[in-house]
Amino acid sequence: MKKLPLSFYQRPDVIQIAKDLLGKILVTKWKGQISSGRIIETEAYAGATDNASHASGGRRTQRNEIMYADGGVAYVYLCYGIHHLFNVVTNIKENPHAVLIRALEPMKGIETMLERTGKEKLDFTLTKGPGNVSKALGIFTKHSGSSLLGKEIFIAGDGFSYSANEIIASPRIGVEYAGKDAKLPFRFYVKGNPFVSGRPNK
DNA sequence: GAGTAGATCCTCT
DNA sequence: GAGGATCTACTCA
Repeated sequence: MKKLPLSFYQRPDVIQIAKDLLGKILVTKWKGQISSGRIIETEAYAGATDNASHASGGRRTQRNEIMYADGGVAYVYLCYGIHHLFNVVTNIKENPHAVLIRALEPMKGIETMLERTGKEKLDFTLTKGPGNVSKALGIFTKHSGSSLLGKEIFIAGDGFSYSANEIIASPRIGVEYAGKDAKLPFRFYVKGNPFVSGRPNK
């Protein structure tokens, strides 16, 4: 298993990166507790030209400042006061592209994830949906800006990848307010995987 | 099984 | 002061 290099994140095509992230492994390691999962669902946010993005129209605030940094760091923020959403910042400085990690297939540290989420046994809701992903992995807003090549949090590949016909593109979720951009097929997921979020899972 | 409403708090205007 | 890159439970058919 090898960490993805900075060159993976700093490519200009956020759509391609979102697709390439499917099948990769997201790992967190705090206080000696390792938990990891294979990424099976992502969404691309294409910076200033994307109405659904926090950086739409070149908006720049304290919260989304991280999106303008060089690719290869985490952007974490709280939504609806409840859910922590974990994003991967891509592209280079001043280009606020990001990929939202929406769902994982649990691999290591499942017991730790169950403990964090207050569940007793493994079920499909453990890492289904962006709010649950960060909860299961123990990711909070204070981790925003962390390097994805660091010791505590990183993304790695183990040689596994999905073939093109296993990957489905669809409109994003929860962005109806973004007008026509809400219909862009910027969400990518693995066909038939029970951990894919949203309903229905076609 | 499908659709809808409520929770809940940080961030920006 | 208002709204949001969501989730869950509850209702109704």
